[in-house]
Amino acid sequence: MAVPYGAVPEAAGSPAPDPDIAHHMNFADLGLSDELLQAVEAAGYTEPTPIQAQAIPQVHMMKDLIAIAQTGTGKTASFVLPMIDILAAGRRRARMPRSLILAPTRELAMQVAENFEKYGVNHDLKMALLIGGVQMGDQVKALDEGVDVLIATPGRLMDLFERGKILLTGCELLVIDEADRMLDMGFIPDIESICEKLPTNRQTLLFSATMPGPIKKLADRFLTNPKYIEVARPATANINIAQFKVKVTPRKKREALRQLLRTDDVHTAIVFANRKTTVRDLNKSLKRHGFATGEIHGDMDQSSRMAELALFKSGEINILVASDVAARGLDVKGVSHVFNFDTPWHPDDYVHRIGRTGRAGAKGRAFTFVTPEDAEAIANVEKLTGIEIPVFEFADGDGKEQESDKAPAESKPVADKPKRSRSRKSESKSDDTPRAGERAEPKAKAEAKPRREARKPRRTEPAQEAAQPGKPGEWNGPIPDFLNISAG
DNA sequence: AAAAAAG
Repeated sequence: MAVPYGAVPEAAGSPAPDPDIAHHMNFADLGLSDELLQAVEAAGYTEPTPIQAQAIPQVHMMKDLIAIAQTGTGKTASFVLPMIDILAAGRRRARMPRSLILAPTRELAMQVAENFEKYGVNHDLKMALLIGGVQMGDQVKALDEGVDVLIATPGRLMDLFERGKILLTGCELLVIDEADRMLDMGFIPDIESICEKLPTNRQTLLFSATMPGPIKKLADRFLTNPKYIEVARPATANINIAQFKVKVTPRKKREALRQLLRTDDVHTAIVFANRKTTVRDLNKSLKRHGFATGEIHGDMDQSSRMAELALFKSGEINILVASDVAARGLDVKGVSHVFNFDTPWHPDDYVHRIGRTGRAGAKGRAFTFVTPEDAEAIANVEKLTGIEIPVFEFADGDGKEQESDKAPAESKPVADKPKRSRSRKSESKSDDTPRAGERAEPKAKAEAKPRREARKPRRTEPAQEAAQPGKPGEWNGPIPDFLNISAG
């Protein structure tokens, strides 16, 4: 039986909501208005996820709520939907927003805003998206005209407040999204100060993937008699994600990545690196090698971040090289692969990163490059997830990458390749410089879009069978033959 | 060890 999206195979120790209840429920059973139901249907949804089934009625009843849920569980709709109905029953006033949603990153705030637009099409509601990195003018204008909902990152909200552009005294509904991430990012003092500016007579919803002490304290202080619901477990419990470790030396990482990108039927991939500089360099490198890539990290200006994300979502590029700004919550449909170019330092980040794939019931693969220095970090990941990740070894040594790099044949005549005459110096950092034939290709568009051709890499079938990891994830696809089974 | 968020 298929596990319902967002449900938990074994919800150890939690008050285990009967999955059948959520499973057979319909959005119409949740007390949403007809206009809202139409919008939900138009968006293509029929059945609420477990978090939606549990949270929506509570929010409707104006209860405070603590929800333990990962992104990708339908969490956003679980507060956006009932909020729309609540807000529909009132009138907006200039500079006095009626509700506020706080999110830790600009991208997450934008995603919430997109949800509001999608589900609010049949309502006359105004929103303002208050995030940094963009001009204040439009935001101030929207505030002056009056908004029903404010969607904000803490920094810009505080900034505008201090400039006297916002009154929060009319804000009777507050949502704190990704509270644990807010904690990680040092936003708790800001959150506290914002909470104090809101009327005490209000409804507060707090969403968090985990409940560390400071978040508990925050909830005790600012929520009143909250309902507590808990649904999803970490993304590792997602049986749709097949996980692999790839043992590789630092200087072979890029080559290993390129080979995987070419041969593992990669449709859409996010490649995570630990440092912004690595993200930049890796993106440039992949572009030079003809891949359709983009990058996203916090040193980019906001318009570039948005542009890259738009390219990725539209499919113009199918590989996004990212820092951990994209690790959490980012919801892009159809990401087939996550590559951890660097093993993340914190095991939590691993869980969030790989959770970008295997979404909405789709199958996904997560490859994590592990160098000898990463031994401790990956051990922590396995300790946290309780899963021993199958390990493979990148068959390096010869560096003859072109052998597994044939498509498209005409654009890369092997015979035309000059002897590699570059100095060892240019080679020394990593085996990254493209062959002369590759470099000559302008943009190498043909190769850059392997998925357009639904490229099926040739695979040597029977020999692969032994390499099938039986777990986790019940994934039975063959693994690329340049990876060797490693003893560990 | 990094990254994120106000500028």
